[in-house]
Amino acid sequence: MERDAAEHGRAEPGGRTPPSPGTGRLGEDGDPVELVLAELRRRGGRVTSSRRLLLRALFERSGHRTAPELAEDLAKDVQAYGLDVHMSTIYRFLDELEDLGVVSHSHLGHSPAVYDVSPVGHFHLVCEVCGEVTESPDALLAAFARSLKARYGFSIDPHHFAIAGRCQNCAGAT
Amino acid sequence: MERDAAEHGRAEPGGRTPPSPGTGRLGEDGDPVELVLAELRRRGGRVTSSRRLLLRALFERSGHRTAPELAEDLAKDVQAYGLDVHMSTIYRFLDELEDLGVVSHSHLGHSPAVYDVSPVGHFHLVCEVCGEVTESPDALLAAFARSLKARYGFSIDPHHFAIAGRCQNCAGAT
DNA sequence: TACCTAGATGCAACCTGATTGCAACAGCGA
DNA sequence: TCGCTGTTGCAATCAGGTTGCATCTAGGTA
Repeated sequence: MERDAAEHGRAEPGGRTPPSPGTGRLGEDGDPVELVLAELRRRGGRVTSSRRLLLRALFERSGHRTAPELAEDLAKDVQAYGLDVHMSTIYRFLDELEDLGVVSHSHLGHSPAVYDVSPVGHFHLVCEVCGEVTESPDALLAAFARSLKARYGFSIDPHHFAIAGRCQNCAGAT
Repeated sequence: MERDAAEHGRAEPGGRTPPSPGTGRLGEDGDPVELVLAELRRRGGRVTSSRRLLLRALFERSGHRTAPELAEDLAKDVQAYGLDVHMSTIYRFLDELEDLGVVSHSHLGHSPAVYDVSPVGHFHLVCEVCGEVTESPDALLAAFARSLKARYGFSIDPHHFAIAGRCQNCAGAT
């Protein structure tokens, strides 16, 4: 692979301090982005501006996004700072963040996996028709989970896979 | 696309009556394969030996199989009769069978969609660790379904997507 | 039985999501 | 400032699945 190193320069050549996202000026004590970065660093990882931007995008915009959507989303932010974050980088970083427990992915139907800041305490209902995603508290699931546990010893993990069906609108329309 | 028509000859050149599967000799009154074929014919479809073999494989071997697995499975049967069924043919036929309501596919976790003769009255529990699939009667789900319906107007379809979690062994091993 | 036509098929190309190997680059501790 | 090593971009690759098209054939009709 003879890639020309010449056009390799994507990340900040000299001074790596983009307008705002890199400086941590959001860095109030509890800024989750900085906390995660600190944890990463503690584990011997590096803090790069791509990573900071990725994290910020994850924390600041809520919602479930597929990796490609995330990539597109980020591309906007990121290009505003003259960066470009490659798909493989995103997958690799998301992977790492999952290890850290910061984000998790779930499968909402036929579409590719979606990533979100770790959703605890709720699971997803996804409409097979319109794709609408509803979040529902785990409590609603408790009895069902218990009966599966009792009968089969099966412990359900409602977060990783969504419950499919039809939302009110689409069920009505049928 | 200039494909040479010369090497096109895959299907039974002259006599297309393979040793046994094509003849419908299993054709007791209620043979589901023949019933489905009849329904296909009634709808203006054609009955080919590939289709007969595909159907027979679906009905005779139970279990959930992905399309590639199904293809591989069939390849054995089918090649025994000097046929060769192409992947795209399988997908197209399975699609048609789903329209007919004869088979349905479901998503058991990360693996590709699996196809099976329409499973009514039960849904699937799939272990994220070992991949084991457990079938559970719909009745177990009724209360949970009702509460989702009441709260969100959401009608769950437990057949299309499996419930993920950990089976007894794997949950214990953790 | 021959003919005709619409439906089925094989094939190759293509798409999308995801992963991997590798060399260049850059964060960060010394 | 330097060097080690983790991170990145890129291209190649893979797998599941779909599509367009020319060709073939089931099965109805004359």
